[in-house]
Amino acid sequence: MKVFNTLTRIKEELKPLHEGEFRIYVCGPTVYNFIHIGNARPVCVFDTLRRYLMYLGNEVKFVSNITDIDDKLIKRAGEEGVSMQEVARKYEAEFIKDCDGLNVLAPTVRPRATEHIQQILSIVADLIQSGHAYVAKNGDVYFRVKSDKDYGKLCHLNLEDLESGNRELRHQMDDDLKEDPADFAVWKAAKPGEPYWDSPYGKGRPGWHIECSAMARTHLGNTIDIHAGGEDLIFPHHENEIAQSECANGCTFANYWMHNGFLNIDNHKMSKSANNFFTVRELSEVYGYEPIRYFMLTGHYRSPLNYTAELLADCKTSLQRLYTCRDNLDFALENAHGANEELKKKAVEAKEKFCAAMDDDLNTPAALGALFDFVREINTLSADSSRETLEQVAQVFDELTGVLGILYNRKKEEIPQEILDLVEQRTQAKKAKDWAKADAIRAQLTEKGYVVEDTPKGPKVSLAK
RNA sequence: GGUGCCGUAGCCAAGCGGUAAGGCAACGGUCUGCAAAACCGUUAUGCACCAGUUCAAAUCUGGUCGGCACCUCCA
Repeated sequence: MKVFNTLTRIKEELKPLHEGEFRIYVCGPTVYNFIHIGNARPVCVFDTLRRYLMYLGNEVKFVSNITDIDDKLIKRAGEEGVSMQEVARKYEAEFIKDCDGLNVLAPTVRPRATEHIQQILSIVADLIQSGHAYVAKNGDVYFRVKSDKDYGKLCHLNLEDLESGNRELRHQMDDDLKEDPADFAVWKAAKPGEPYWDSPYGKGRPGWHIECSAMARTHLGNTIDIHAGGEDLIFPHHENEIAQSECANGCTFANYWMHNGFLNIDNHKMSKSANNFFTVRELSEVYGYEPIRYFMLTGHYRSPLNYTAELLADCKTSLQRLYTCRDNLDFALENAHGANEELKKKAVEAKEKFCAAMDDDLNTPAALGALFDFVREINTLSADSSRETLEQVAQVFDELTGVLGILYNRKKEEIPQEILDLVEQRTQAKKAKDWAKADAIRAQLTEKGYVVEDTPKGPKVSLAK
């Protein structure tokens, strides 16, 4: 599998540090509110990456953090009149609920920043000792950016460019806490009323970037395979993580950096600060969760994706085609007595095309194309295929949709006898050419939430979608 | 100002040197008592525009126009 590495800006063959095992760290949300669908993009995309790597036979250690200490959390706690921790726990639970709805596999570890203070302080101490960080007069601790000759290697900007583009910030630097305007806090001295932890530098709390460095190191070791997140994290978040981690650990922090493009609304970045966002929760209540996940897969993960309600509705229809195909497969299986084995070949082709797409930097739109080609073959050939063929085809179909994490809402409930009786009555009415009665029974079934469809092999009953 | 990305049918979106996948929508047809689902067919001689390279370009080069992002909290 090849993957575009932000660090080198080329697609590279993805090779783990340890054969057959991937260690992945994906930056999780700051839990101060419900997540919006922009936040859901990396969650869905990198869950799909995880699923594919597992499908390929790898073990995947997947760590995704919860940022539960941050300025926005403190602000929100003030607004809601509760503690920061209460806010954080509340929205963490809501976030997990959304993840479950989106069929996102639970991370191997879901660490919280506030539960890694000691590890954070340990890195801070290392950095100070090696001269990469210094304590300011107010108790802040800053990373000395000029001490890291590699600084800027991820965002591909040099310090001068970063600073020259940043005139406003320079003017704001009216205090003399920092040696250099580009230096960033790894530890912040507590202001009155803020949550704090004791440290050798006084009461304070961790800077944002250091949390991820500490949690990645704690749960995945000094060098990880893949570090991922939204492209807006490239600078400063990930650049700073690299600086801290590599200066503290003396080795490469992450071999591959993957970043997803933005989810836009009216072609502009969706963000809480711009107040132009939809929460996953509110959309799930209208369309369900699954079309949201599917929507994330309709575009390449590195391209911008523009959200509209129409698109989400279209996604729901597309999913319907997939569900219908899968149901038809089951129906064909129940009535299998054909001998055609051509579909076996089609299943192999579908799998190959699907994997070729996924191997090429997680090209999910192309993978979906392969899936839908397969759907057409199934719909055309399943009726007279052999049982063995259909079983293999169903397995491949489930594997591929499973990799994408879709089609997880199949209802396999038994059809109640009462319904089956009605269907039988309709069949009799049809035999007697009593169309009025047959249609009345069909209407009755619809009312009860079931759909009858007539096929050459008899009536097919299913739950209405 | 610096650094990147993008512009493919009504909508979404692959393709990234060899003659335009797929989904949604629309229209016609087959099947059906009628439906539904499905299947078949139609819908871009053309991929923002202009030059150039090449036997061959949506794909490479240069330019023009338009859009977006990062350099500040952000997935």
